[in-house]
Amino acid sequence: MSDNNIQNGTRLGCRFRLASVYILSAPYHLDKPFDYRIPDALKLSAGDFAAVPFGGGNRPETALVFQVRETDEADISRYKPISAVLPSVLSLSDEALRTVEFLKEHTFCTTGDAVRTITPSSAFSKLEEFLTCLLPLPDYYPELSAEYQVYDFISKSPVCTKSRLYSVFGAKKAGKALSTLISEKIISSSISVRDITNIKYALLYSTPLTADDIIILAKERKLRSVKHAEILKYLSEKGISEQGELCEATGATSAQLKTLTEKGYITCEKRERYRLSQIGRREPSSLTLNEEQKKAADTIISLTRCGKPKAALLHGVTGSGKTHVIRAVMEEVIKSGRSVILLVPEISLTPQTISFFSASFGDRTAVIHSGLSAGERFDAWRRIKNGEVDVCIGTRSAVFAPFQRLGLIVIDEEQEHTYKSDSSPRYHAKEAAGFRCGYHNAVLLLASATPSLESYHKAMKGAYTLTELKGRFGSARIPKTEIIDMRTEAKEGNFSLFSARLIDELRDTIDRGKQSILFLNRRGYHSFVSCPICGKVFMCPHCSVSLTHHFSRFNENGYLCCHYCGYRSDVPEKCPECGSPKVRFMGYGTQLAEEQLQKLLPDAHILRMDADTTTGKFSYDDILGRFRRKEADILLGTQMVTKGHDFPSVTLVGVLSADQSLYVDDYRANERTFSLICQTVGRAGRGDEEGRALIQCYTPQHPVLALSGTQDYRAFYETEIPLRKSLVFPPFCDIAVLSVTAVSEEDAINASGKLFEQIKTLVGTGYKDVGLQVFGPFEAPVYKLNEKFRMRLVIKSRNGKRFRALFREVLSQFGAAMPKNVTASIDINPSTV
DNA sequence: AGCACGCCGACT
DNA sequence: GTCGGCGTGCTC
Repeated sequence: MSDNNIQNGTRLGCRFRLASVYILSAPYHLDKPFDYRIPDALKLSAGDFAAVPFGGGNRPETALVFQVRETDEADISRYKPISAVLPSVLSLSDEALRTVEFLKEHTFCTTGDAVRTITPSSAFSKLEEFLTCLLPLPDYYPELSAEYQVYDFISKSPVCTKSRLYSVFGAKKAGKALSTLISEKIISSSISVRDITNIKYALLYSTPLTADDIIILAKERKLRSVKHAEILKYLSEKGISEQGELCEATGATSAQLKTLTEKGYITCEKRERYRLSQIGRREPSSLTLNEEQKKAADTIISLTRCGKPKAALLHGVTGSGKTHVIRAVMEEVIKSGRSVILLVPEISLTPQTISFFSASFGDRTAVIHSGLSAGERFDAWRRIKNGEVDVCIGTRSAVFAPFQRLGLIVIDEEQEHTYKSDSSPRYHAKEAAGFRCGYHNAVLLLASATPSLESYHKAMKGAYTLTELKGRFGSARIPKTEIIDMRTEAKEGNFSLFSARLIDELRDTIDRGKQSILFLNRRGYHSFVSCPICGKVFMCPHCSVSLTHHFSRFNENGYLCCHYCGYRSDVPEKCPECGSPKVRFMGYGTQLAEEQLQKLLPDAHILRMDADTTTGKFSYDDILGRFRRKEADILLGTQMVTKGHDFPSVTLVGVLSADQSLYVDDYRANERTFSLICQTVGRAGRGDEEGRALIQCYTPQHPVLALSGTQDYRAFYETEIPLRKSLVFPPFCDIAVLSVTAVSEEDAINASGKLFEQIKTLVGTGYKDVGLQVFGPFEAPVYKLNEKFRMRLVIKSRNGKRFRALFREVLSQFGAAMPKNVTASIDINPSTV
């Protein structure tokens, strides 16, 4: 009877434990806490994952437990019980739980999204529901009824999962019969967790026998086969041997090993094994820092010792040896017993950086990148969590490496946009790193030759400690730079992508047995429009970014559009500046360049490197390797050719069309161009011979081109920052892009209009204190994608607590009010527009 | 998002 | 009469 009392909730004063959980698969508006009763037998605490029955159908769901508490509420039946606890390897630490909160707060993502980002999420495979018969089937179910068939099937299967049953009988038929049988307590269902960890074990064999023992055994004819004797002999000499090695060395089969184990002649030990990707061998580190480097390293090291969260910006010109400073700081932090995360923009683009660091820190290094299999990723994560690693090198998501004692997070080439995620959760690794450093009282070290304006601005204001390396390492010097006006070439009848001057220099470089790198920034599908004669580029009158050409159903020339304020105009018939009757759509790629170049220099060996030629797993290394071995004279490619390579025999670099990245639909165009050209120019003259750089463009008067040629970052910063300030762009505001996606064009337009009204209403009522500017709604740069229409609003504001509260409100109102096929998402300071 | 409950047309 | 269509509404 007491059972019934509990079920009816009438027994008073009964204390029981409750768990507040988030369902990992819940959509945004369902992403709130749900309370479950914890069965007495279960051990459960905050940070664990659990299987719970959810919804009317009680379908099993994985949930994150974020709070456990006791209660003596009367009505216990209000709560469903937790079904099972997932393996504790996955459990989140206190810090990880806070990181989940941080991501939710800053990126408007769900708990599930955040959890999947900071854990090796492949380990969360599906839960299974097992069915068992409790009672015999009552005879009021006729023989051919669905209930009879379902019962029959379950009773005859040794184990029966719900999905198996559904696949045999169909979900509808089986579902209905099953729920009847379950409600009558004839069948019971239990949720169970499959072994999701997939931990691999190494089998280590050894033998207590000595060589003499084996001879005696053989004489006593206790050993049936020669093989057995061989295995024992091998083991007694070797001591311990892993199964794979043992089999290979002796030709043993697992059956033979089993027999020997059963007889007690050998013993087998099971040890956790990690799936490792290649790790460099530790090399004796013999490096001496020069004066400037030592000073920089000392400054940063002193920050790591102060016991408070700190941030530093290491600004060093290309070739100044930033990596050596970074390594010196890392070594100090590791010596003090704390761990280091080193973020790089893209593993494949920085093979030299990776091998430099993994060689320095040996097998206590983990490398995390997108090429890892799910198992390798999981193992790397566990090695870090188990404290078997001091250094984790990786791309964006490695910022969440589960170190217990973190001392330093380094972000190399911190201005790179790959640190910003462009799918949910849309976090920036820099912000996540800042959060973690705050938790651990660790140091955030940003390194770059061309820091982002935001970071340098913070350094100028004193929020970051600024350390600078002004000289090139060793004997190398900054290359001599020349800007070439392609309009002059056009006037002289040269319409190719290559100026006569560049071709001459290339030929000369080949003749001297040296190499060249050519960089062409072909970016995306957006193209801008310019006048071929005077070089005028059509800009947005309000935002000072170039207008993007869009195709249109209604106008064969299409139209021009600004991605920040929505300004639109027709494509002009003739140039408003010089009256030239032609305008041209800019944008050509590396393929065309390669063809033209081969015609101009028929004898040159050209290697092309871009997204198309580096599809294979090793093709990137392959191309670089061939270039390094001097199998080619010229390396021609996109941004890939500009990243951190060190080719001593490269003496010439050419930027084919510097304008192409200068006039893009992005307020960061100047910054990106400056950075790209600096990096490209920095590839030349890394050996003994002085380097040369040629920058081709149509608008040589643009100040950014001259500044990047001399690598004068400070001067660039001083000219760019007033521009940002006057037009109100970051770092003087934050830009939020709200996107609405719908299958029907009408829905998208209506919904974006409603969204605009919603924001206006909220700002007029409860959020009067949030200052913001809303642009739109207008069509997204790619209006139709995957059969869905996309509208957007652009908001300029300050990304503060109240701002985020406002948009959380907007999103949940929207989610409740809108039809299901319309979705809204928000991206703060997106990396691309 | 799923999934159940619920109220109207074309089939055994 | 019933199977099943997908419209609303809830999920501890």
